[in-house]
Amino acid sequence: MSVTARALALLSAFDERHRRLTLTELARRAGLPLATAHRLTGELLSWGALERLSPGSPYYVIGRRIWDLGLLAPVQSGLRQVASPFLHDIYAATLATVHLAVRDGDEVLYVDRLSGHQSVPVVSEIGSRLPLHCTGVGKVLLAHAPADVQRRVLGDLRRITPYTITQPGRLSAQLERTRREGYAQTVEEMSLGGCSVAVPIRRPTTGKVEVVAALGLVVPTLKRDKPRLVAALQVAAEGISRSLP
Amino acid sequence: MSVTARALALLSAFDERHRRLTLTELARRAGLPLATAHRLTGELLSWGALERLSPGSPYYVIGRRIWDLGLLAPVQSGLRQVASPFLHDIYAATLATVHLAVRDGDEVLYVDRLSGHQSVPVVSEIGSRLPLHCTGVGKVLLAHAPADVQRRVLGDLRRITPYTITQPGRLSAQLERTRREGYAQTVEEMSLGGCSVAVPIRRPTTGKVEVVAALGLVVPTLKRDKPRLVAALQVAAEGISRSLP
DNA sequence: CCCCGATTTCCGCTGAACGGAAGTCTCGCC
DNA sequence: GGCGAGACTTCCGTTCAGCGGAAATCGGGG
Repeated sequence: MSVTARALALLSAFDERHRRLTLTELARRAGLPLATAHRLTGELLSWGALERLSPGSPYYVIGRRIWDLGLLAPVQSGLRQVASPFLHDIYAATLATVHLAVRDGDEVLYVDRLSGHQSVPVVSEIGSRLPLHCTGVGKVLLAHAPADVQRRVLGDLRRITPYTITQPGRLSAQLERTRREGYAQTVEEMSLGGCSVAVPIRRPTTGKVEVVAALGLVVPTLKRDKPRLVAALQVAAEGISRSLP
Repeated sequence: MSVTARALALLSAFDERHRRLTLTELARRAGLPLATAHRLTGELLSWGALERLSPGSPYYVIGRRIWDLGLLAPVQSGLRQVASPFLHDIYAATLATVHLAVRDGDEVLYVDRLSGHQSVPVVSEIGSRLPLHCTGVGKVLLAHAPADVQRRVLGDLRRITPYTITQPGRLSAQLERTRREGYAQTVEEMSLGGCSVAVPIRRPTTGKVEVVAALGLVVPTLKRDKPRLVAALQVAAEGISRSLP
């Protein structure tokens, strides 16, 4: 194992459930001897990749320097920045939870999320990953994913709620419909009491148009005004597409 | 220079003006021999700290893994997440550009920013740093900063616009007023055509109350409804304070 | 005061990282 | 299509930076 790999192993020890770690935990989770972890931690600390939770605290946390760097990642700097004003406009118009997501392998990666106090509580956080088959944005991304991704995902439809679609044939038909009609929807397939609609964001590259992201929103029920919501999303998606770098 | 430091030097080569770099640029900016840079980028690549802009492209960019990690930083995961719904509520009520910022050394670090299409264009981006003496949130943070920070900043008041305050005495008086009245304002001191108000976000820690962040908004003019804007900010700041972890 | 677990420092051995140099790829230009 | 310049990748012998066991230090609870 190379030095860099060790340093990266230390950083990997942090996750959503472990945002603060002591030296000992850090060493154990990274699989490194204490003395080694201590030395490496020192270097990361002096560079700002790690910080102490507060001065003198025994807890290490991810540092601002890493946060800074992360903001330069293309997933964030291009798409998210362009989309941001559109998301806010949608939010102001609907007060629903608004999601911006991309596909990362066989999962949905949430790139941005807006929600105020009136919104339905949802599980997604910025940076979290969820299955492709049971969320609005997931279905949109899946419908436009390469064949091998679709094959893998259709072959492993985990049930999340009683309404999650677990029959490949049924989901497959929905994906077809999503492509035809230009939007996807879910009804309590990810969490009870939450319904969603979502539309694709396309980027006209040379030669072909590809779907680079999905834009969706979560509401308590779709009964009332699905057409209005879909229309709002499509206007925004269109605007985002035109502003993409 | 240690190995870790070299790897980190490579990552530091990226900044807002250089979001994509070729191997050669990367090596030059990090001050490393080409062969060394090549080996290290290989490791960073395989771990996901770096990615190629698109498969086969000669450009390196910051990877998703770093973005993921950055989201675990306390600046983001604690403060920002709690504040987010409040910011959206303010935005929905005012349609102004809303800022959430902390002090990072002798600068303001913008942690979150909302702006829609109706908002005044502003220079700040999420993750960007600006001087403490000429922005609304900056003045709030400066007013509650340790004496040595105040001394350094008051000793180096760079002029940004014709309205920037560059006399230490005048700024000092404003800081005093900010502490007394509970809010700060600027009038075209950072950019022409932009005025701002801002309030502190306090955290009641054991023993003393400390100012951990500032909440502000930017509007074309303060004439009309400053009291209303300040009130809206104060309600939100109060709410955020109470929800802080 | 003493104990125990966590953290920090020390230091001699060693193998992983270093980087010059040589080989390969990829353009653009003639 | 051949040639040259620049960018990228691979190789490999040397060496020194990192390794980690062990010992010292810290700190809080009994």
